[in-house]
Amino acid sequence: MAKAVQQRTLKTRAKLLDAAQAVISESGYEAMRVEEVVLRAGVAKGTFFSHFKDKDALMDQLIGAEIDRHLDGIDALDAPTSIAEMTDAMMPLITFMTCERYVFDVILRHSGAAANADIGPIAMTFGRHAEVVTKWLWDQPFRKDISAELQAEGVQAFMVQAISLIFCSLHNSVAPRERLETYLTAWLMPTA
Amino acid sequence: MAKAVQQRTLKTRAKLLDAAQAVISESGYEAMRVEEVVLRAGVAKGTFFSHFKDKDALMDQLIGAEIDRHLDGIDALDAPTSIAEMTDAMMPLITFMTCERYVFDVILRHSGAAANADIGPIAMTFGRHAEVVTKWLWDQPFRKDISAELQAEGVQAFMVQAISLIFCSLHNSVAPRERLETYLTAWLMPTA
DNA sequence: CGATGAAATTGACCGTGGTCAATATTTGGA
DNA sequence: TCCAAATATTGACCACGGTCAATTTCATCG
Repeated sequence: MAKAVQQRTLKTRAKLLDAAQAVISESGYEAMRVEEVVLRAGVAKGTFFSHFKDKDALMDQLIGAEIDRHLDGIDALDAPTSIAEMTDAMMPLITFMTCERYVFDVILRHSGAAANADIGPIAMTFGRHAEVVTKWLWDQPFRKDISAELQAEGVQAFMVQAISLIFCSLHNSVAPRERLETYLTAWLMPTA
Repeated sequence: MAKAVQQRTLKTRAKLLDAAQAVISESGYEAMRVEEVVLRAGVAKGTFFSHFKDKDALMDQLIGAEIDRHLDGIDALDAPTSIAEMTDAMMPLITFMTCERYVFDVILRHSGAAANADIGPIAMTFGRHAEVVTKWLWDQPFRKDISAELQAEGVQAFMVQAISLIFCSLHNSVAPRERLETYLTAWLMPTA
C-alpha cells in the first residue's frame, strides 16, 4: 500500500527550494551554501539531505527547471528555416547555460545520467532538446544523407563545443553565436 | 636576477608526484586524497599546496602527462586513410579518458583554460590533439568545403560527445568506437 | 665563518558538504 | 481516543580540501 506523502514533507521541500532560489537570485549559483539555505528555510542541515541526495541534486532540479523554461520558449517558436534562425532560437538557452562557469559545469556533469535509476531534470532537458531539434530538422532544406536524430545529436555536440570554447582563453575571440553558426552550417549543409 | 630553484624544491615536488602516482596506481584517480599523498611523501599538508595551487592542479599535471603519452603514440602513426583507421587510432586515448568518470570530469573541466595565465597540461593536450588531427586531414579524401582546422574542431566535439554518452544511461547501448565512427563519417564524408 | 634576507616547510585551524543515531511528528487501525 | 509503526527532523559529528602565521632551511656576501 503506497503511503501518501505527508503535507509536512511538501512544505519543507518548498521552503528549501524557495530559500535556495532566493540565495541564488541574490548571489548566483556558485555562491549558494547549504548552510545558508537551511538557515533561511528554518530547518536543520540533516533535513536538507533527506530531501536532496546532495547539493548537486538540488542544483540539478533548479537548473533543470530553468532550462525547461527556456525550452518552453523555444518549443513555441515556428520551425526555423535557416541555420541563422536556428542559432538565434537557441541563443537564450545558451546565454543561460553560460551565465556562470559553475552552471555549465553542473550541466555537463548531469547531461548524461550516471545510472538508469537517476535520470535527473537536466538529463531530461537534453533529451527534450534533442527532440525539439529533431522536429525542426524534419522537413528542412538540410542534408538528407543521415537521419534527423543523428543530425540533432551533432547539433548538441556542437552546442556544447561552442559553449566550452567561451570559457577557453585560447579560443574566446569568436562570439558563441557566430561560432555555432559556422559549426551548424558545416554540419547541416555540407557542400562537398 | 632570477634565483635558481632550490634542489630541495625539486626533490619535494618529485616526492609528491611519486606518492600521488603510487596512490593512483593502487586505488585509482578518484580515490586519491591529499592527506594520503602528503603522508606517503613525508611532508606537511601545507607543503602540498605550496607546490600545487589545489588538488585539481595536480590532477591536471598527472592526467595531462598521461594524455601526452597517448598522443606520442598517436603522433608516431602514419596518417590514417579512412574513418575506421582514424577511429582506431584514437581509441587508446579514449579508453584512458573513460577509465573513470572522475577522470573525464577533470579533463572536461580543464580542456579550456579559465584564464590566459593558466593554460594547463590538459588544455595543451587538446591543442596538440587538434594539431595532430589537422595534420591527418591535410590531404585525405575527405570533404574540401571547410578548412582542416574546422574539421579538426568537429572531430574533438564528436569525440567528447561519444565519450559523454558512454556515461549516459540513456545512450550507452552503442559502443563508443562505433558511435564515433558514425559521427566522423557523417562529419568528414557527407554525401549530400 | 657568521650574519642576513629569501625561500621552503610546518601544522593547527577553518569552511563546507555530508552522515547518522536519537528524537519528534504523523498516520492508520483497534 | 489512544497506541504502535512509519516517516520526518534534528544537530553533533566527521571527512577532506584549503589557509596562513610562525618556523626552519638555504644561499649569498662581507
